[in-house]
Amino acid sequence: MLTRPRIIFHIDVNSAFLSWSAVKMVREGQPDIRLVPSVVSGDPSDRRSIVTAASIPAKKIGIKVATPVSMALRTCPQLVIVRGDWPWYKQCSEGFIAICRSYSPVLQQFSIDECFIDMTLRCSPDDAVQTATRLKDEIRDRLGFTVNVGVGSNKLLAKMASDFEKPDKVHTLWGSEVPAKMWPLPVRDLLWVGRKTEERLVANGIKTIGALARIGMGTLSQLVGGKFAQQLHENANGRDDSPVETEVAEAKSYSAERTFKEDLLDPKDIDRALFNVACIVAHRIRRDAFRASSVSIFIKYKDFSVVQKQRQVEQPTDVTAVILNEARHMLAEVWDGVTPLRQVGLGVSKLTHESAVQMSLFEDPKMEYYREWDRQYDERRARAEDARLLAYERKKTETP
DNA sequence: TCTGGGGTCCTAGGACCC
DNA sequence: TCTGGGGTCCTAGGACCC
Repeated sequence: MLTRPRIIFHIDVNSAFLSWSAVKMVREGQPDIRLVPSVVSGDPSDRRSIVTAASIPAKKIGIKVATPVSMALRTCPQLVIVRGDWPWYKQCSEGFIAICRSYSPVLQQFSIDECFIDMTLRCSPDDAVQTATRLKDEIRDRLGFTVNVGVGSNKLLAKMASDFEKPDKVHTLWGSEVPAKMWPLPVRDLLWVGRKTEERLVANGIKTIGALARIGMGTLSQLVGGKFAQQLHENANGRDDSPVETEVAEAKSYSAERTFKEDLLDPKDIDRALFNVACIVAHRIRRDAFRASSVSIFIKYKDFSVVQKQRQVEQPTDVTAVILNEARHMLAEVWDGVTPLRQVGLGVSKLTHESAVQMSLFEDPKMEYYREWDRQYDERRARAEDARLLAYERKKTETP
């Protein structure tokens, strides 16, 4: 039986957070920050803040995502800095996903600002570019921000294509175009080739995606892990048969971490941070009706080295006190108490659904007290959340 | 006066069981 | 007491993504 060649679109919002903030500011009569060097970041007075999103003019002068704001300001003293506006970003994201979904219900949201849609049954290779252009223009005209659409015969090629020239562009990367459009690119441009893998490949003379595509599997397996080598080789040759996943995958882990303004040494401060992240993580698993069987902590030193410890708990739990207690013990085992810490984090994994968990007959009598504490905490948080949303609803004048 | 926060997946070694 | 092999679970660490 003949199968139709797949047609996949990857839609990527250009400088998402920055564009979204710009849309709002323009509506409020302010200048368009997309036209000048500008960034979205955390508190600029905090020396640890980094750039979350950068405008194209900012990128042109070397200010990239994840550079420290202090450094960006040295590069460009007139840099416009705006703070993130998460409720607004969420609305913008929902607006753009809804338009994409109207083109094909076979949609996979890849992140807040990216999605794949399977267009195989919705257009032909001949009119794919026309359809993609219509989608791109509709988002721009209705929502006020631009996207790139990558068109290809699989997700990998579509994603690579959307990364070509920006903004507000449609690019194709069909299998037949791989040698001309993808192979000359530096190997780092290939999905899944990060800093470390790039170093290793380039050190062995593999500088372009084309070189990676042509190298023998034996050699490649010696440079990177076997399974990873296989995937890199397939991808470098433009092959990828992963489907557009319409089901939202269930979370496998939750974590929260805090980086201190200054590296911390006082156990009381460290413990307060641990308490805070434990409250956040435990709240999230209760909100999503999970219980966790594994608790982990991680600490980061000032040289950025990370040490982590993980342990199973006897009963799957969503009780803050139980998680915190486990975390405290593990922290005491890994931290010497004298080396200053840059960051502490806490995570939970091995999640099961609440209903599936057997209640223990011999539960610690204190547990009822802990659960009550959690209930009150969750209520306070919910109230705070409602108040925030309400204030936001009052402030906002229109939706995208 | 360099570098946030939240995820996923893979690997390697050790423990333990049959 | 020493020997081999397979399977599974756990932990620690590392790489990547947005």
